[in-house]
Amino acid sequence: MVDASEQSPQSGDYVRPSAPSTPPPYLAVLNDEQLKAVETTDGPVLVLAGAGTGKTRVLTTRLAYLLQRGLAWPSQILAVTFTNKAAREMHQRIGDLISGVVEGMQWLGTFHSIGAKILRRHAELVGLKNNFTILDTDDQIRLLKKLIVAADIDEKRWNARHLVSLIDNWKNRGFTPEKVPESESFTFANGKGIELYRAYQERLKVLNAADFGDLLLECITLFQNNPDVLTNFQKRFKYVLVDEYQDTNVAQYLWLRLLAQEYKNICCVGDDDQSIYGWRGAEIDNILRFEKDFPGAKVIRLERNYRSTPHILAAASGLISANEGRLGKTLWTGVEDGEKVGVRGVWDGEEEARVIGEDIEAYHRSGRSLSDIAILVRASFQMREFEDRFLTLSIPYRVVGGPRFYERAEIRDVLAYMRVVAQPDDDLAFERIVNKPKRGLGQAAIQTLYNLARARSCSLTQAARQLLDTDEIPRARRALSSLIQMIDRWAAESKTLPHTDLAETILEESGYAEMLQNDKSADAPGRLENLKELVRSMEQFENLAGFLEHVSLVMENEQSKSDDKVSLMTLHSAKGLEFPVVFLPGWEEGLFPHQRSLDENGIKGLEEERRLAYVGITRAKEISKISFAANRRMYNKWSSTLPSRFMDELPADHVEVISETSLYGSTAPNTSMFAEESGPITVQFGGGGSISKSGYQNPGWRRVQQAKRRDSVPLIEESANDPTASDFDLGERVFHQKFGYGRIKSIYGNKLTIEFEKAGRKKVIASFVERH
DNA sequence: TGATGCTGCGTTTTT
DNA sequence: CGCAGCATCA
Repeated sequence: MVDASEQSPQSGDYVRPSAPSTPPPYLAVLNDEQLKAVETTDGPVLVLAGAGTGKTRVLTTRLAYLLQRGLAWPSQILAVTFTNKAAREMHQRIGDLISGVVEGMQWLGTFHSIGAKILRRHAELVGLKNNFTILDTDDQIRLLKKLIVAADIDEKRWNARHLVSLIDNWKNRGFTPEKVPESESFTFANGKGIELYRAYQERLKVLNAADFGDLLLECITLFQNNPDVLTNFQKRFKYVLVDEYQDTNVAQYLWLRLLAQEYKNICCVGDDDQSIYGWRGAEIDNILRFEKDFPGAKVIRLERNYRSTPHILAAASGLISANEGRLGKTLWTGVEDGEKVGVRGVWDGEEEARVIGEDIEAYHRSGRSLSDIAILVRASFQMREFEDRFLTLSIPYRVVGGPRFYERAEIRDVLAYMRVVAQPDDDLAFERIVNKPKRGLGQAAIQTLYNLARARSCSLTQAARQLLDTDEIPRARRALSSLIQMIDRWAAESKTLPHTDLAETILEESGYAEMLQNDKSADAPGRLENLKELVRSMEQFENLAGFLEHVSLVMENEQSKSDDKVSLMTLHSAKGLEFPVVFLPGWEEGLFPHQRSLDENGIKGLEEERRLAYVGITRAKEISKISFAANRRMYNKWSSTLPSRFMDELPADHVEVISETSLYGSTAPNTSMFAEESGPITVQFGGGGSISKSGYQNPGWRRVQQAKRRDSVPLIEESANDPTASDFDLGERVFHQKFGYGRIKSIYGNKLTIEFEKAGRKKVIASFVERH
C-alpha cells in the first residue's frame, strides 16, 4: 500500500529519495505519488486520481516510461479511454513526450473503437463480415420497432425506445440473450423481451451490423468461444492502461480482465468520487472492488491538487465526505488562501440569471476573459434563462454539447447512401434512402420488399434483386431497378474513385442535391452547406470504410475554444474541464439532487448526484459561486423550492453567504442557513422515493421529510400562476419570522410584497408568513 | 403524399 | 407550455 502520509502538505518541493542516476527530464516534473504511479509497472495498479491531481500527465508519462525503458513495444500496449477527446489528447501528449512512437500505438483508443478493431479482424467468428455496419441508437429504435410490430405487440404500450434501453442495459452488464437473468425476463411485454432481444441479435447478423454494446459484448463472446484468439491478444498486450476507470461498465470490466489475464500488468486510473454515469451503465463497484478483482493490486492515491484554492477544495471535500461508498482521498494544495465558495439565494431563475450576468460583467470589466468563466447547470432547460440574459446583455457565450453534426437529417441521409454502397445488407440505411428523394417507391412497394426479405431472411437489397426478376411490383419496378443499378455502379466506382469524388457523384446522381436545391424552405441552403462540409471532412480519411467507421464511433462536437465566450454547459459535460470562475446555479431540492434520480435510484442516486456536485465545485480554480432560487418555473408552472441539501453539507468555514437580497434573511448563521424552519413548507417535486430509508439526517433532508409528513397529499404546489392564488388579501397584517409584522402591499402568486414595520419593504413567500 | 390535429412527455449523454 | 411523434384525413 502506498501511504499518502509520506508526503506531507508542507513538502511542496522535494527531492526524490533514490533518484536513478540520470532521471529522464519528463520524470523530474512529477511529484512523489505521480512518480510512483509511473514507475510501478508490474502487476495491477489502481491510481486514484482526485480532481486536478495531474491524471493525464501520469497516464501519458507512464506510457512514455514503458516505451523508453524498453518494457514494451508501442504495439504491445493497450490504452483505452472513454471518449475520443481523451484518446486524442493522450495521443497528442505522448507524441510530444517522445516523437515517432505514437504511430506504432495501434491500440490506443476508446473502448468502442478498439472493440470494433478486434471484432473486424475476427468478424466471421461471431457471424459478421468484416465490413459490418455500426448502428447508432436511432437505427436500433427503428429496427426494434419493426420487430415489436412483427411480434404483434402493441408498440404504444411497449415502445421500442424502452426496449433499446433494456437491451443496452443487458449488454452493458455482459448479458447475451441466454444470460439475461430469469428475474428480468418479464420486464418487457410480459416476458417477450428476451425473445425480442434474441430476434434483434439475429436480425443484426442478417444486416451485418453491430450496435455499440456489441462492440464489447461480441468481443467477449469471441474471446470465450475462441481461446486461441484470446490467447493471441493476451500475449500481445504486455501492458494495459485504462482511463476513467470509474466509468467502466460490467462488460468493459470483463473485457479488460480477459485481455489483461496473461501479464496482469493492468493500470487503471480513475476517481470514485467522480463517477457520474451510473445511469448509462457505469458500475462504480468496478473501481471500489479493484483490489479484490485484481489480487495483489497496488493502490496509489494522487492527492495533491494543482487546480483549486484551499477553500474550494475543502468545500468539495466536505460535501463528498457525506457519501458512504467511497475509497476516500484527502486532497490538498500548496496554493494559499483565495475566496471562499460563495452561496447565494435569489428569488427566481430570472433573478439568478440577472445576478450572475452582473457578476460576469464585473469580472469582465476587471480584466478577466469571458472564456475563464463557466456556468454549470444540472439540466439543460436551465440554460434558457442564461441565454436570454446574455442576449440582452450582449455577453458572448457558447453552449457546450449542443446538437451534433452527424445527427442532422441531411447528413444522416447522405451517410445512409454511403453505408449502402459500403455494405449492401445495411437495411436501415437502405430504407432511409429508398425513397429519398422521391422516386415513387411508396409504402406498398417497400412492404412487398420487406415481406420477401423476412420470408427469405435476407436483406432488403437482396430481396430487391430477387423481386426485380419477377412481376411482383409492376408499378415501382422501374424505379427500384434504377436505384439498385445506381448502388451497384457506385459500389463498383468506389473501388477506383477517391471517396470524396464518390460522395459528390452520389449527391448528384441520387438526386439528393437537386432535391435540396429545389427546396424553397429557409434551411435548405444551410443543409446543402452542411453536405459540402461533410464531403470536405471526408478528405482526411483514407477511404470510405475508414470514414464511416469514424462517423459511427466519433460523434464529434468540437468547438473552437479560442473565442472569448462564457461557457454554458451541463455538469456532466463539464467533467474533465476547469475554469478560473465557475457558477453553479439551481441548487434546489428536486432539481439538484434531481428528484428523478432520488426516486429511481434511492441512496445510490443521491450519492451520484452528490458526486455531480463535487465535480461541479472542483471545476473551479479560483472562484466558485453556488446559487439557488426560491421559486422556479418548470413547464410553465411556478413552484416554490427548497435549497438543496447539498448546501447544508458544505463546511461553513469555507463558505461565504452572499445575500444581496433579503429573501430569506441575511443573518442566518451557518449550516442550515437558508431555510426557514417555521411556516408551512411546500416541496416542488412529488413522489416518495425509496430513499426514505436512508440515514440522511441533515437539515435539508429533515425538512423534506417533515414536509412530506405534514401534508401527505400534495407536495406539488402549482397554484402560483394565478395572481390571486395566495389566500392572503391586500393590506392584511401578517407576521414573518424574520421581519416581524407588516402589511401586504401586493400579491403575485405566492410572492408577497410586504411593508414591514421594522424591516421595510420585502418580497417574501406567502408560505413563510402567517396572518395576524 | 402532404397537412393537420392529438397525445404524451419533459435529467444527465458517449460510443 | 412546447415539442415530437403519430394517426388520420383529404
